Amino acid sequence: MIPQKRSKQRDAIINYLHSTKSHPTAEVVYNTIKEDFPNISLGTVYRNLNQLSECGTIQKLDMGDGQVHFDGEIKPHNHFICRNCNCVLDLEMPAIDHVNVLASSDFDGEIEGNVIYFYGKCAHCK
Amino acid sequence: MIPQKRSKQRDAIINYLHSTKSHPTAEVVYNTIKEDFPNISLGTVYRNLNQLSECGTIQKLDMGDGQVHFDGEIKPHNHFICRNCNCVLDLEMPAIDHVNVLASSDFDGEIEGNVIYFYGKCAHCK
DNA sequence: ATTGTTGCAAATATTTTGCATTGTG
DNA sequence: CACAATGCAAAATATTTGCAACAAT
Repeated sequence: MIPQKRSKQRDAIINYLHSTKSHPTAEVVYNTIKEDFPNISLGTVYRNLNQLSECGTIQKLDMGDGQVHFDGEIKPHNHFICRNCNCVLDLEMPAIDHVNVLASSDFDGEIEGNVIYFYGKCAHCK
Repeated sequence: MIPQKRSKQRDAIINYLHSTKSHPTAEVVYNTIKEDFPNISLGTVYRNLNQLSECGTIQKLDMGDGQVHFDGEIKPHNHFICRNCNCVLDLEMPAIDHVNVLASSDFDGEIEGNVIYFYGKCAHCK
């Protein structure tokens, strides 16, 4: 389902996600956009976030905290999750594709890509 | 929160998870255990699954499908998710720790470990 | 006897959806 | 005008929790 008509609400969501390095949940996106569009509804936020991640404008992130996070950065990159404060950070690093070969060695299927989550303590919690 | 007294229900959950290579959701665990313990409740299943993953007896897996999956295999290993049929498979492969070094190169925090999800097509869907 | 564990039901939390209305092309 | 997008509220999902009864040590 690709967006066919623009809307102020969707534009605001895209702008917000492209302007932050945080990885907000739908709830956080909702509260932020509400500052400019007091009448926006949570349903609209969810609909847009899903739509945008389907067409690759944003990225859906599943970290183990029960809520889905969204990332406006589409360049491939990996994520770090702090075990202490649960913050999520982007890791600037080259794509790690050679591990696909390692993984393929004893596997019958076809590996096309990977997503890596790194865990540890962020600079603040170290 | 570490289990201090045994219970038949918890034992059954552990046995089931150790006997399968699938990665069942809480709901699936519930339905399976119910064959032997018709009175077991979903709350008990959730309580035990959370408890067991906290003390490392089992592993919690977050794949992007809205439900948490559980894995009785505690040996470190990575997972493959089929983009076509959404099945989840264990990958027998050596631990990939050197990527932690790559990731650390431009990062101020401390990286302790990683979880990798591989995507592609399983042997069946290829 | 103590206290962890259970079953049940109600409560939370998160996300999706139906529908009448509004807005964009 | 046609139809995508919205706001609202209700529904669907997934998970947690309070509590009295039960079971393990």
